[in-house]
Amino acid sequence: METSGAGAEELVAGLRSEHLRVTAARRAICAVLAEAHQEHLTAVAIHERAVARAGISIDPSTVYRTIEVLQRLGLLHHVHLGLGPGIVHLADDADHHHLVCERCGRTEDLPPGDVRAALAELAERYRFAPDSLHVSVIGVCAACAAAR
Amino acid sequence: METSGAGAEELVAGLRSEHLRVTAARRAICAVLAEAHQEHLTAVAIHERAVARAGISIDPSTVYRTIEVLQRLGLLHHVHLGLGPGIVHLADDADHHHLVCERCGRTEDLPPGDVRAALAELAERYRFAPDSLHVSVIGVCAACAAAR
DNA sequence: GTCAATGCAAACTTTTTGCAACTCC
DNA sequence: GGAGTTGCAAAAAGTTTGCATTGAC
Repeated sequence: METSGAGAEELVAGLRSEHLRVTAARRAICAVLAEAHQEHLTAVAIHERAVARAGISIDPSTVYRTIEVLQRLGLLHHVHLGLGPGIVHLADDADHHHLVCERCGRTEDLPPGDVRAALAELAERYRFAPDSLHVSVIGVCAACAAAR
Repeated sequence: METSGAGAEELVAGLRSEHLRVTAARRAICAVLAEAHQEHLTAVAIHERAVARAGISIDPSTVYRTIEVLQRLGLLHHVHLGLGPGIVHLADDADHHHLVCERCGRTEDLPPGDVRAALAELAERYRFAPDSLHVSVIGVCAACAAAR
């Protein structure tokens, strides 16, 4: 049922390739990320699922540290959409965009495609009023890319 | 030197039109917002400037409450770009987009225009690598619009 | 055995809330 | 005068950090 996108194995392999250690906590976190790769998981959600799944206790700080490591390896992204906690998803997710409600925080995925056309049709197609087209593109700036 | 966009008077008028009260704190906050309408101000920055400007003491919670009111009136937007504190800007800012660095949080404005073309050229023009085109469009969803 | 990773606890930042006092209309 | 606002204090939510211990390789 879990299909496209990186599997947990690829995330683990990423860790190994950097001579980082593969612990039970990291394995559980990678599994959760791999299964949920189209979802918008918060660190708290990852924590809950990882604990439930692995049947071991994992500290929240471990989740944050693992997210940080995986982000540094370029395997996932950690961004904030609208208000509320930051969310995480795998780097190799299909490109997609989000509609984020400023009021309730609800998010909806936009299929990839012609961004401009999608924006032009937003109001009608999704009955979503983009009060101002405030679009954030998350990536890595030149300075940070150079500092690697 | 401050030109386009809503002036403080328009924000104040917005409050009045809803029979909300215009207090010294709100006047100061509106003035700060009007002056800085192209900047990405955090609530803390607004607080500091408003206090400095008005020479009165304003509680941070008042700033948050005022931001909330102005957002409810549709006069400004409050979003989170990347990590860190949320930022605020006036609703009638010229449409613009942001490049947000996932690592350092630095943001750069993209001029309005053809979003699609801009995305395609990002890497070269801004030496910015959009690892995944993670675009968030902030607006109001149908459910919230109906619930007004 | 070594060094990375973890757990725990504490701190921190940003934001929200309860409530009595205040003040704008 | 009365409803909307404020300040203050406390709490909540999300995240980060220090440090001794544990565990992967």
